[in-house]
Amino acid sequence: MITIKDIAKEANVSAGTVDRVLHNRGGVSTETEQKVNKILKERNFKINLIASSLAMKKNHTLATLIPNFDQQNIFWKSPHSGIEKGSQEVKAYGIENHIFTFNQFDPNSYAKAFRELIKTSPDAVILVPIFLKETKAIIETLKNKKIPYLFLNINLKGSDSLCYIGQKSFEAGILAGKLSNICTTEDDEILMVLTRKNLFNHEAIQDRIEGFLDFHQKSNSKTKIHKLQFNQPDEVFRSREKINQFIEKHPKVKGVVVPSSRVSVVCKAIDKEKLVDLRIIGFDTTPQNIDFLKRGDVTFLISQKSFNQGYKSIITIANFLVHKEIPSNEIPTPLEIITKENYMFSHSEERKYSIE
Amino acid sequence: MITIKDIAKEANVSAGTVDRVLHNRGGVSTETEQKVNKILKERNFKINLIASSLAMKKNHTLATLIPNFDQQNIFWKSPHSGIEKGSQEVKAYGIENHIFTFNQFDPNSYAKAFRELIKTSPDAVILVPIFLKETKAIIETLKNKKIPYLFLNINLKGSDSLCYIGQKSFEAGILAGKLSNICTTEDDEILMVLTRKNLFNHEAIQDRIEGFLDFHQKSNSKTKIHKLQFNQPDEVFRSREKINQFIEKHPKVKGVVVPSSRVSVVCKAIDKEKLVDLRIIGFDTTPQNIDFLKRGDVTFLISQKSFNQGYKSIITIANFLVHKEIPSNEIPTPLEIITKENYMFSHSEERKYSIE
DNA sequence: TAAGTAGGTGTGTACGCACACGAAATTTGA
DNA sequence: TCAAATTTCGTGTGCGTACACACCTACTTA
Repeated sequence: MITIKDIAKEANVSAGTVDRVLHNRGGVSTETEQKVNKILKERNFKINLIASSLAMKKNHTLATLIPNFDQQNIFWKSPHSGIEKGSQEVKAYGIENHIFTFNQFDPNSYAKAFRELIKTSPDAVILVPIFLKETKAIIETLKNKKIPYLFLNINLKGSDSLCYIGQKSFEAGILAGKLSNICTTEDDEILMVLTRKNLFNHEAIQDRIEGFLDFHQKSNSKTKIHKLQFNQPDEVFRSREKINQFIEKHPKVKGVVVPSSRVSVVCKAIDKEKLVDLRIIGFDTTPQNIDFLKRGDVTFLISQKSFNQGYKSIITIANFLVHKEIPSNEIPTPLEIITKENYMFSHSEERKYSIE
Repeated sequence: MITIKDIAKEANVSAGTVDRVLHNRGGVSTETEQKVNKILKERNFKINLIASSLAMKKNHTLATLIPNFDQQNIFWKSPHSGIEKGSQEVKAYGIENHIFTFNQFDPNSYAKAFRELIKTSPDAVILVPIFLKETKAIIETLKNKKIPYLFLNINLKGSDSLCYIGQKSFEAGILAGKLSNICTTEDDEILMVLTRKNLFNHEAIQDRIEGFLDFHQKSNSKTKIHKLQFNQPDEVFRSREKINQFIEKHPKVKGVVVPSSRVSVVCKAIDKEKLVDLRIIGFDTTPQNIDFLKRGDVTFLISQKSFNQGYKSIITIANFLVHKEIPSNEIPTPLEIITKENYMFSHSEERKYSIE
């Protein structure tokens, strides 16, 4: 391994000078700079990240603004875990992360959580920008204080965030379209179960719906697509005659697509004997969804690997702060197709981490 | 962040003593040890991996024995890249990896490459144990020299390798069964295209076939499964009348499964107008396979993420050497389902690395 | 012309933290 | 009381970073 000292010796300068050249910190004559650069290249010198990190230790503070989770709304648990894991890893780099949570249905709690967050004067912020209006104010504050921020899971185009880490929802919808197309024939019909004005990220869900329809349109399939709307996710179960009657009336419906993460609720609502004949496609690997996948009721789940999203957010921000590594504007999460046969090989990192 | 010094100060001992307690290196009185341990626990002390690595620098040597790749046999390129990436990352930890390649069809080149490898007296070895007899001799040598080794991509049960990193082939076959089942109806028939005594890991391919058949048997599907054998992968294309005639004779064949990584060859052999009606399932995301996926000829590819396998091998071995972290006996790679709609979101790390 | 100054260029070194070895201090046993 | 054994301490090491300071040249001013 070649060290700065080796380079310095060869160039007849001190280690400090090599360091200045490496970081373009100025104060080096063009002649010396060229000489050093030449040797750096010849020897293929790479900064030792370990030593660099140790030396750079500066105690950065991160802050994360993310919805809380409970039994009913477990979706946010995965990103939480990923963030936890990432935080653990970067601790050694002198980076401390604080999580501030809010109620995903309450804009006030969002604003309030941010007020708490900003008191800690973090060096960078990870945001799940659920509420548009409040987010604009938040971004304004961050901009004034020159605090870089990153969007997690939900994107807000037009703002100059450091980067967006999340799923491409439209493309996820296209994939759902493809899968529904594959697991039905042309004569079959497909039912899409919607929840009006969904809980939080209704934009993402809208994008999925559009992607789904886009696929069916572009592929010239003659498959008829029905839509069934509910006002509340729990209404699907409460008034389950609605969906069961619909299926009885439309015996050609063989595929069901649920663009939200609540496919488990839909499965619960549909009569068991009807489930057998249906191919059901949903999103997100919540424990409830996985349950119905295991039973064979759900055929495909499209996962956005939210654990990885959380994890990656921390790592990305950390690399930005410590190594000034500027991330690409958008880091799309893989669209993982999960079935009963492969779910146990997915999310192994998440499981491993949860057990510990 | 709590440092060893903090602990030492609080316990009224020196940093050295704390270090001895941390690593159970002995030479500490029971009393002091308990006192230090108590404070370690209270303060939830975690070793700073960065500083630890820097201090531990020991210059380990790794060696990797893996088949070479070329245009015809590009399968091994991905693990190569993953290994390269991993090697880069661990270089800072004073770990140097050397790759020794061999011809995957020639046992002698395998043995010869190993003889070269062992001359470098590595501290650990990554093996792709293609040839049984030669591998047994290799393992014997490694055991005598007490060099730990890890199997990559191909497993050899019964040997006491540190760990196996690769796909569960039987389960991959089951998944292929499920996918073929989903994208055909009960009246359809499925064709499996085999290559007799496949190139290298015919065991893995045999497992896939068995998994595939197992799924169809257990699911009580009445779908008829045909098998078509070729002696050489290139024979599929050379004598392509064989496969085309077969499809003409069996118009009910709607699904094609290729358990090797050569689904592209099969696609090339089948007449274009016939391809339209077929749902084709293959394994591994070689560039050729991806081409046919993009065109829409291949419906599903089951990926074993061989880039990640290579990468993980290095990281696992490195953690074992540096941090004495003993890996679990088997690290299965996710069974990724790749379609035209999601392939661009997969393997992003591999692509990112290849570009650089 | 000598003294003074500013700017550019380069050096030396403390620091971050854990690790490990030689040396010192203390205890034990004879 | 002395030697041996046990316990503990002090310090150099790994490598890059960044700051204080030293040095040199060129130019200004008395």
